[in-house]
Amino acid sequence: MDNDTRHIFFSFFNEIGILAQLSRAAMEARLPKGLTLPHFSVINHLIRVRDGQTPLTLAKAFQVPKTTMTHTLNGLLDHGFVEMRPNPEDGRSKTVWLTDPGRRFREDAIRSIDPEIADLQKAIPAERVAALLPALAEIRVFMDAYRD
Amino acid sequence: MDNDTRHIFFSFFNEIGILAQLSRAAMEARLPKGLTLPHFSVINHLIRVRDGQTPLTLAKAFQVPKTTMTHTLNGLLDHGFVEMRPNPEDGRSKTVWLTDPGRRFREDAIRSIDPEIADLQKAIPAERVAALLPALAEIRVFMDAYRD
DNA sequence: ACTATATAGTTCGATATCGTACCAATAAGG
DNA sequence: CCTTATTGGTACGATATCGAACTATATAGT
Repeated sequence: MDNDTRHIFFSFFNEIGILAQLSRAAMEARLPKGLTLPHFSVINHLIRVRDGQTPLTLAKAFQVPKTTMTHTLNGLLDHGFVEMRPNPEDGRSKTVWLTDPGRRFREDAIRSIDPEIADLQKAIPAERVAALLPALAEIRVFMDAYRD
Repeated sequence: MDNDTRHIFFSFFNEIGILAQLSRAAMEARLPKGLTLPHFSVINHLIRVRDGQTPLTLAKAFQVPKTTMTHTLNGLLDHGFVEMRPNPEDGRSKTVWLTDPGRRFREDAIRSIDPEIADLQKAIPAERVAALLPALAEIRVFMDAYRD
């Protein structure tokens, strides 16, 4: 393979990795101690998509092993941000539901991160970020499918 | 803040996070057991930029805490992929140098990941990925500077 | 129905990551 | 010089992540 071509892809994934670290650090600096980006992301996902999903569905949505999702959900349970109910359609499974404190946690987190997003938006307009999304999603879909 | 605007940025960072996980998993599946993406990335960086850099310089380049870089470098030392020499310009500091096994490790890793990159390139041409780099770098630079 | 296989979730152990505290060497200010 | 503050690196403890093995339930094939 061409050195330049390889370097483009390596640079891309390097930027991705650094951005992931930076965004995670930025988010967690604004969250109450003991809560991490995955905690927020799961709550946010339950709001945006809908609650009542199974742990495995959530693990797939975030591309993490199911053991990791178990751990994240346990943290949310400890804080009372979600509750588990049996899955009426499958006795092995559970469903995850938001609680009122969980919704408040999301609202507080969003309120405290909003100013930073506003600052970022001044430097990089939302339209420019939106323009990146299709390509990123395309790469993500390809890589996800490629794993098998 | 506008819900749609916020959602654009959240979606962006969500894609970033998932891509980081997928790329890391893909890379580590091809590396010898016990070696991680940061191990490879540091070696690759020492080749691309140049060796003889200090641990702190490397930590800043990858945006990780210096304790994390210490840990990563210890792993590379254990494998004999790098060696440390005192920094002649600063008695507190060290410099990191590649060894021949370290260079071989990089070559082997690249050889084994190249086919996957080639497949990815069929789906997403290198030019399209290259087109994303400036915006990603811009966002990364902004977020890096913003931390203070 | 019965056995074999697959799937959802947890437990457990290994390790990567990171913050705090610490040590040693440098730099800065008198 | 001498004190104080800063900086490069490490040690240590806490926790996030993840693979392997396990349990319980569901599905498939006969």
